[in-house]
Amino acid sequence: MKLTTKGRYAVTAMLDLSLHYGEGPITLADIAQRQGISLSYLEQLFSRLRKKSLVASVRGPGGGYSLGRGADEIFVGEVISAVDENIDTTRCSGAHNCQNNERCLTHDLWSDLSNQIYGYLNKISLQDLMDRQAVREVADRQDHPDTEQPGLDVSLVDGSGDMAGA
Amino acid sequence: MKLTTKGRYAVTAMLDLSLHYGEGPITLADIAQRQGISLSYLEQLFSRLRKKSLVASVRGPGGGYSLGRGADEIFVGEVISAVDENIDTTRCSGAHNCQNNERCLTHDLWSDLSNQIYGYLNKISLQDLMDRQAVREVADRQDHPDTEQPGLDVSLVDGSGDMAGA
DNA sequence: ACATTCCCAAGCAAAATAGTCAAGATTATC
DNA sequence: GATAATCTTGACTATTTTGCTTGGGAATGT
Repeated sequence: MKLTTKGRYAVTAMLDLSLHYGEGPITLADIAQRQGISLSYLEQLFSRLRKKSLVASVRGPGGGYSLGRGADEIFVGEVISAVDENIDTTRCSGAHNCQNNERCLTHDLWSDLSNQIYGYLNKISLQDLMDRQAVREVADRQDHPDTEQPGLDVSLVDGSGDMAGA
Repeated sequence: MKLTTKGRYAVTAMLDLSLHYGEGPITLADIAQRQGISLSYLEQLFSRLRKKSLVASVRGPGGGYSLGRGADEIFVGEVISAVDENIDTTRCSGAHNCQNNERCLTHDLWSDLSNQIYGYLNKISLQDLMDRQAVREVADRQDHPDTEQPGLDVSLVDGSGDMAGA
């Protein structure tokens, strides 16, 4: 299974896009600066996101990217799938030829796990993330990098850990 | 997050150990042959498993490894944690300095996800895996590599997909 | 003694990851 | 229509991780 920086960056960038919805197209340069991601690397990621229609692009000056659909219709699992080829944990990637062309001992375990993770991530939309207070506070900080905000040093971790809660 | 062959091998080997419980210590050479894993690689994995007391070892002829506790007391999550250093999905590994010493936009998302995966895998014991019919059938095949078993080509996938079900 | 097993550390090739670089296409604006 | 901003694409590179090998040891039953 793959859940690496690539997927993290993609979700982060998509969330940035959501948070600045309504300001017209957002340039990758803006996202790169706000989120601390290499511009060229973002380009590669957005190339894949575009192919899956998760973002729409406008070229030329004043151009940039915007969400391909509403933030409540784009789910984290989709974004990760778009950039990480597969979220599958099995070695055989779903086939059952893991060992000498036969099913390996733990094939089903990884298969089930993949389904669990995928199900979990596909319940969380970008809108859900935006609604989190912690996200809003970080976004505020990123939009106003000059002003110090010393009073916000509380624990921002939600800690609810509820599966269905997203 | 890391869920690679290393973790898969470890769980597979531990399951092999469980399945042959009662036959005295199991040598790594046996496991290597049955599961198609490099012996030297297994040695490395078992070194870590041993440090976490997940297995016990006996040296010398007739020696080998056995489970450190009952198969119903060893959980898949533990095994993976023992060999993959961390199952954490956050970049900062739990600290909140992901971006310029501050919390990144999606920190909590990955933190929550880690908890979900960990919670899921820590509910599944080696005994649970052994109770699965599909596992038994594969184990049978591995124990009797000579005899052909053509009648077992049914779909072995459990498909229940229930989170609490393990 | 000796073969069998666990134990350990170093090293290494291939793959994947994270990122760079260079060139081009499109389009708003002056 | 020149220019600059922006997306678009492909190739290339450095670094890290993975999966594995090598080569030694240490313990212990026979």
